Amino acid sequence: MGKGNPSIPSAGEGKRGEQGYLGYLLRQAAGAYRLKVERALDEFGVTQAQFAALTMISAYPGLSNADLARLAVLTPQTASVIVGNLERAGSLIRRPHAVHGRIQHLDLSDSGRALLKKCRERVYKLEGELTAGFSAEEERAVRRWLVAVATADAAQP
Amino acid sequence: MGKGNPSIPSAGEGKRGEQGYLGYLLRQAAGAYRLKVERALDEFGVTQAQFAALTMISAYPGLSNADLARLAVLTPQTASVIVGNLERAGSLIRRPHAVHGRIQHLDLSDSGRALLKKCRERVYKLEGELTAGFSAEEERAVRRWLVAVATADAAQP
DNA sequence: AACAACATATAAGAGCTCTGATATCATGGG
DNA sequence: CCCATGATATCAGAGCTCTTATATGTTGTT
Repeated sequence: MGKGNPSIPSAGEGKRGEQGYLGYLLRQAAGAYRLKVERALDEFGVTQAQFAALTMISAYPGLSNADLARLAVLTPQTASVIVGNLERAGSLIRRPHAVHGRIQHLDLSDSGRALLKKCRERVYKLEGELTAGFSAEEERAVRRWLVAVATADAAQP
Repeated sequence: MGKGNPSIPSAGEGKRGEQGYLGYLLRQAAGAYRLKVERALDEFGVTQAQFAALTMISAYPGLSNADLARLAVLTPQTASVIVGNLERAGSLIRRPHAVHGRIQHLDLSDSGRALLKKCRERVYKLEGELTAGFSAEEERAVRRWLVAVATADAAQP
């Protein structure tokens, strides 16, 4: 069963193309774009998840780990791992809550802000390529669909 | 910065909604759907990646680990991990290639076929919910977009 | 026959993500 | 006042995914 076997389609062909399962296409697209982002950010050693976290902390300075998890649709444990790696890299700072003894505020460090700025330039280029060849109306449909999938209640019967 | 802070939007609101970055929305949607699938398959202990692998092996019996990686847009190493876990669970069988001394054919075991059948019923339900509230034309646009993102050359300048 | 080029498999190491469990802290009802 | 409830943080374990590196097998060229 080598690469020349005509019964195995390539990505975008046959069942793996526009006639395939939406869930499968979604999985493939997200994986491909994630890889593309991480290749673009490889020079800085920043992952897609880290870029998302940096963006969130930049937009909402002083949030907690639990806040970040809610924003990024992650579990607090996952967020904690990402925050730990970013802290180890010196990109963010943990500050204890003034009153609450458990909460820790998160803020970008100066180097974290500079890093985010550099990453943004590259990711924005990719973001722009994401809509090439699609009308405004089609893009609207895509956006509405993605939001609908992301907000569908997972605990539904 | 508790949950009541009005400056932090929920998923689907503000910048996290239809006006947000497409890459971010894609990441969110794929994560949410992956979780939904794995919750539906939790009873069987099957992950989304394993379901995809089982489906591929069922559709193209006798493929190799490298074939599977190409089909699923994964590295051979990643595919090898998934295959290893499925083999350990007894869902698939490795057969040595008749001629080529290195290649191993993959096939579902009887229990693997039965498992896939049960998983399919549940996942197909979710797949059906994925298009609720969207016209055929909109769905076409979404499919075309997902395929375009998945097949965009990652090595592009 | 020997070597180069390519394909396949696999191991190691890192990061992401989940579930489950544990500990700490805050708040409200008895 | 004390405790139940809920929020926060964190540890441990598992699976997925990548990169890098290594070993083995096949094929075509010289």
